[in-house]
Amino acid sequence: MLALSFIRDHPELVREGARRKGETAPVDQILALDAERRRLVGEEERLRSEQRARSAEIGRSARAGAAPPPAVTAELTTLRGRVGELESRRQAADQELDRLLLEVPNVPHPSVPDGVGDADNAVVRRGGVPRAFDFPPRTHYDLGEALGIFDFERAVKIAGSRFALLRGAGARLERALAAFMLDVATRRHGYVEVSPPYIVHRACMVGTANLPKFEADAFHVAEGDRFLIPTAEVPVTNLYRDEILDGDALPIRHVAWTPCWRSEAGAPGLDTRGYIRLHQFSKVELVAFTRPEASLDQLERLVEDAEAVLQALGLAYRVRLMCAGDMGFAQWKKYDLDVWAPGLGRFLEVSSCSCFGDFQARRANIRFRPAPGERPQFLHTLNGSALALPRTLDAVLETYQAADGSIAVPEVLRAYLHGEDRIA
RNA sequence: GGGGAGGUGGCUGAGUGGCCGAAAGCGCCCGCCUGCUAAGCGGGUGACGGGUUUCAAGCUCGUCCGAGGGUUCGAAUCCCUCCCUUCCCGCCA
Repeated sequence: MLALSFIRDHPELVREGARRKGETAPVDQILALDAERRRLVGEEERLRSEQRARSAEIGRSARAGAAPPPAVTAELTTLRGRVGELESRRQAADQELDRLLLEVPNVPHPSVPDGVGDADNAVVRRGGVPRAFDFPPRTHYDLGEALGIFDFERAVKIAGSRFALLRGAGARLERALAAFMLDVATRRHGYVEVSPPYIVHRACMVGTANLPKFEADAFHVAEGDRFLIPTAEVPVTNLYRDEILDGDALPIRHVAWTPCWRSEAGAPGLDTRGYIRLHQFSKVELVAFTRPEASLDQLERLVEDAEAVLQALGLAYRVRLMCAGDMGFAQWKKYDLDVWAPGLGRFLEVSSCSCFGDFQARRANIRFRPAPGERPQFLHTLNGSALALPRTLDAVLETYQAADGSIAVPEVLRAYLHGEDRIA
């Protein structure tokens, strides 16, 4: 969320930021409620101060052996009632203010271009060269079903639509991809691997801003009011919730390979064919915690770290800077990485790398102490996929297919497959 | 699942109704001392919010001792509910 003081001091920036994202922010309501709250706080505290002082007076005379005069205690009882009444009004205002603050979207960074949708996103660079085929390339689902490495029908029998099942070499290939991605992140780029819980408290979902606005996108576990994670971003960002970290410890960079669950409530009819958009998929996720002044540089680095995987796999891709209108609620600045899928003949989004500024840190209360003795302040959070497994697998299948429908295993994955170099 | 113990500041930990935002120690900061480092000596050091202030500092008021409620003129302290940690027993991959 944004700081109340920021909204108070720059209401126009907040309105403008929301407008650029195509959203609305209840700025006027917040300002009015804030004024009301401060009035109540002042009055409450004045009475409370009086109450404390006079009670202390009784305490002092009690130590001297005097009984409290009934008239005074009666008066203080009345005072307690008035304080209580003001307190509950103030609490109601606090609660409503918190609720409204959670609904204010992050303001896009000035370097984020204007725009309303996909067409306005700017391609900042391309990597790799799309492979030239001397035969019509097939889709991953055609290839995969023929090879017996996808079993969509049985997955639907087990769990319903938008679930998939990998078999044999398909399951092994995905595991090899994940292991390779984890090694790139940990050994080459220095991320610390974590294996977090896949079910989290509501507070974690609020911390990363998946709630309260987007509850319909999540799978809710009734037991204990918890949620299946939609991305490792949620448990990993919340690792340091309610903590004050040592400034010397920053940046902290983690990587996690986890399953992700999404209801895909807003996408009926989209990508229903193939191994593209599922209720459950796995993803290798990078998460970083930085000092405020370092976060935008860290974002560039995060993107490069994700690109490194695509480069090593020999896949063609592009990097796009998302326009304001295509950004999420919580993001300050965001890049997408899209891999070229020659069978489908289109790009597939395999990574989304975002910097949140202190938006998540404020919600999750993650702070750091810049130097010993200094006041704690909110740090900046970032995350990005490196990469989503299903679509990366799709791109590998489609890119490395042979005319006979077999798949060449990319060089870098062979060590993870005990030398297997072809899926046939 | 059954029974016991416990949750206090960055950390350890004292505190059973007012003199407690909280002893002591550690850590950290400033100064002194020392050829440097360490040791030693002295002082300081929680978070959040309101007011004051051009900003900051400062001053001032309030809240916070796991969370929420209650009793009381007054609660870290007494009562209730919940959450969590830990130990023993049971069950279990």
